[in-house]
Amino acid sequence: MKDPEPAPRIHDVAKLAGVSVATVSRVLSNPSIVAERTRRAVEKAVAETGYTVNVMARNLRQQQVGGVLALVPNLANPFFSAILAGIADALREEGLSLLVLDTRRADTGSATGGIPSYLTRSRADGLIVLDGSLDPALFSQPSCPPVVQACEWIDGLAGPRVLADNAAGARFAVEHLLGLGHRRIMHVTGPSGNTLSQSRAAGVAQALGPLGLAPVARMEGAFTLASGHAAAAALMAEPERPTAVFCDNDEMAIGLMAGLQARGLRVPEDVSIVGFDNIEMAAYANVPLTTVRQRRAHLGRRAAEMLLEHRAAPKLEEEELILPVELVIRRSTAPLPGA
Amino acid sequence: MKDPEPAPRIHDVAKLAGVSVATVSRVLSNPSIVAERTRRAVEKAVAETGYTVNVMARNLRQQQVGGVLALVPNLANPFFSAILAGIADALREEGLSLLVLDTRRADTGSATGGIPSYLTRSRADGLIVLDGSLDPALFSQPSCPPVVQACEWIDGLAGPRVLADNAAGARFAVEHLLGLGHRRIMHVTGPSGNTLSQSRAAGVAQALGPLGLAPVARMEGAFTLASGHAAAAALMAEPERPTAVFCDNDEMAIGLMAGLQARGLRVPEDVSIVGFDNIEMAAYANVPLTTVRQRRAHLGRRAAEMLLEHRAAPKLEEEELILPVELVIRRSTAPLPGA
DNA sequence: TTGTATGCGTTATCAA
DNA sequence: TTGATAACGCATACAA
Repeated sequence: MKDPEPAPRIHDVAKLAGVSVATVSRVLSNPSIVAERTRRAVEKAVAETGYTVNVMARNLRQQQVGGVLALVPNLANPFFSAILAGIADALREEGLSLLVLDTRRADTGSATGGIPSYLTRSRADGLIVLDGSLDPALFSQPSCPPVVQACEWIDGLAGPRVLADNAAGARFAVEHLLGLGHRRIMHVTGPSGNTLSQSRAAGVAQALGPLGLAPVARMEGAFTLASGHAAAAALMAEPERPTAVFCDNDEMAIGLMAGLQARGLRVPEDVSIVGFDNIEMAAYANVPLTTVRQRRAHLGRRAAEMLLEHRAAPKLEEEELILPVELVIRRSTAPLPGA
Repeated sequence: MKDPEPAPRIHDVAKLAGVSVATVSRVLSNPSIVAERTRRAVEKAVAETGYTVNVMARNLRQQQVGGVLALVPNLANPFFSAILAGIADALREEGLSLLVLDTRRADTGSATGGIPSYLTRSRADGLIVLDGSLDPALFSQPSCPPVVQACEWIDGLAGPRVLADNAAGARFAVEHLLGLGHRRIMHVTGPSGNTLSQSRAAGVAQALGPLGLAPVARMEGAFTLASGHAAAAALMAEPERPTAVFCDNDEMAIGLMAGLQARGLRVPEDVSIVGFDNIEMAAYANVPLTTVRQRRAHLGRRAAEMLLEHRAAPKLEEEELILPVELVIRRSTAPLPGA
C-alpha cells in the first residue's frame, strides 16, 4: 500500500505549461509581472495538475514560518479562547496560521520538548503571550521571535503590550458600589501573583482611598466558580459582614452568588455583587450580574495586529495599548438599604 | 538596524566541534550511534553556539510538518476549547504542535486563502475535524492529510471518528424524566442540520417510543443561552404546557431556566429541566442542573491519539469510537406533582 | 518578459 | 564510527 500519487511539484506544472519553474513561481506569487498569455497557460497547467505550493519548501526558502504562536495558560478556559478567536481572525486575514501552546501543561523545564523549544524563529514568526506567570528569561534567547504580551503581562519582559484597563474597570465597579451607599466592601481576587489581580486591586484602592476606606475583607480566589462559591463562607464569617463584593471575574461572582443564596442571603437585597469580564453567562445568571465589560476578542485582534505591525516596522518605543472597559449595570447591585 | 546575529547553523556547530555536519545531526537525533568522545565534543559545541535545529529545514527534509490542524466551528465557544485542550495535550506528548482554524470565519469559498488551502500535507500532518457542517468534498483532494472526525461528524465523509454517545445520553435524560412521572416532554434542539442534534433526537425517540409517546413540543435552538431563553416563551405558548424539558446543551438549559423564572415558573416545581454536556456552570446555576456528562477533553485526546495511530498504521476498517456518557442528577429535575 | 542557477538548513544515503 | 554529498521544493538574483 503506497501513496496513490506523489503530489505534483512546481516542476511538473512548468513542464506541462512549457515554461520554466521560475515563471510558474511568479504566476503564483506575483501574477502581474508575467505576460497575460503565459500566465493563462500556467494557470491552466496548475488547474490540470491540481498543484498547490508546498508550504514547507516555501517557508524554508523565505525564512518564515507562516504562523504565530499563542501561549495560553489554559486552553480550556473560555476566557482565553475568546481572545484566541480574535487573534485567529486577525492572523488569517494576513494569511498566517495560529499555533497554540498550553503553557500550564507543557513542561517548562526540559530544554527539549519544553516551552523553550517552541520559542524559536524557526517555529513561529511571532509570539503572543497570554500567560503572565512565565519566566521572562524564556524570551531572551537570540532566536526568539518578536513578542507581544496580551491581557496579562510579565514583569521584567519589555516589548509591546495590549491590555484591558483593569484598574479603571475595578475602579468603576467599586465607585458604583460606593455610589449605592456601600462602605463595607469585600474584594475577591485572583491568585496573588497574577498581574490582572494586581492592577484590579490597584483600581479598588483608587476608588476607596479618597474616602479613607479599604476593603473590609479580601479573599484570594482562583478565577473559578468553585473559589467564588467558597468565598461565600468567608463572607459570612466576617464579623462586620460586607454589604457588597467586587469579584475579579464573573465566574467567581456567579459562584459567590450561588454560595450566598444557598446560605439564605439574597442578592442584591442583602449583598450587592459586581464581577469582571461580562461573560455571556453574566446576563443569564440567577440574578443578572453587574460587571465590567471587556472586549476579549477585540483584545486578541489588537494584539495580533500589533505583532504584525511590529514585524513590518520594529519600533523603538515600547508600545502599550490600554483598551477601554465599561461598567454594565444589571440587577446584582442595589442601593444599600437605608442609605 | 539589522538582526543582531544570524542564528547558528548546524555547519557552525560542526566546524566548532571539528566534525562533519552529519555527525552533529546524528548527535541530535540519534546520540547512541556516535562515539562517546565525539558526542561530548558536539554537545559542547552545541551549548557554546546556542544552536537549535531549524525546524523548517528539518520538516522539509523529512516531509512532515510537525503539527496537526484542528478545524473548529467557533474557537470562542468553550465547548470546543475544552476539546482542543485535550487534543493539544495528546499532540504535545508526541512532539506535535496544534494548529487551529476557525471554520466559520474562514471563507470556505475562495481556493486561495480559504479552507481548502489549509487541507494539504504540506500544511499539516493530520486533521481533526470538529465541524460537522463542512463539505465532505473538501477532504477529497489527493493531497489531503489523514482526517479524524471528533464530536460532530460529516455525512458522506468516511474515516475514523470519535463521538460521545449522544443517543444514549439523550435517552438517559428522557428516561430519567419518564421515571419521575413526566409525560409531556419538550425537546429544545440544536440547529436542525447539526449531527449532534440528530442523534440526540434519536435518543429522545428511543426513550419515548416504547411508551407510544413523542415530544409534545419541539423548538430549534442554536446551542446558545439566548436561544434557550427564547424557548421559555415557546414553552408558555404551548396549549398543553410541558412539565419537563430536555435541552440539547447546558447553555440552552440555563437560558431556559432564566427565562422561565422571569415568567414566574419555578424549576423544578413547575418544570423539570435536563441539559447536556455538564459544563462547569451547570453545577452553579440558579438551580443546579441535571445534565448528561460528556468528557470533552478526553474526547479530544482520544481523537488525537486515533489520528496518530492512524498515521502510524493506516487501518482499513473504519474505526468509530463511541465514548460513554452519564447522567448527572442535580436539582433541576423533580417528580411530577401527583405522579 | 522569461530562463538558469543557486541556496534556504537539514537529514539520509553511501562510501570510506 | 564518520564524512562527503545529494536531495527536500521552492523563490529569487542575475543573465538573456
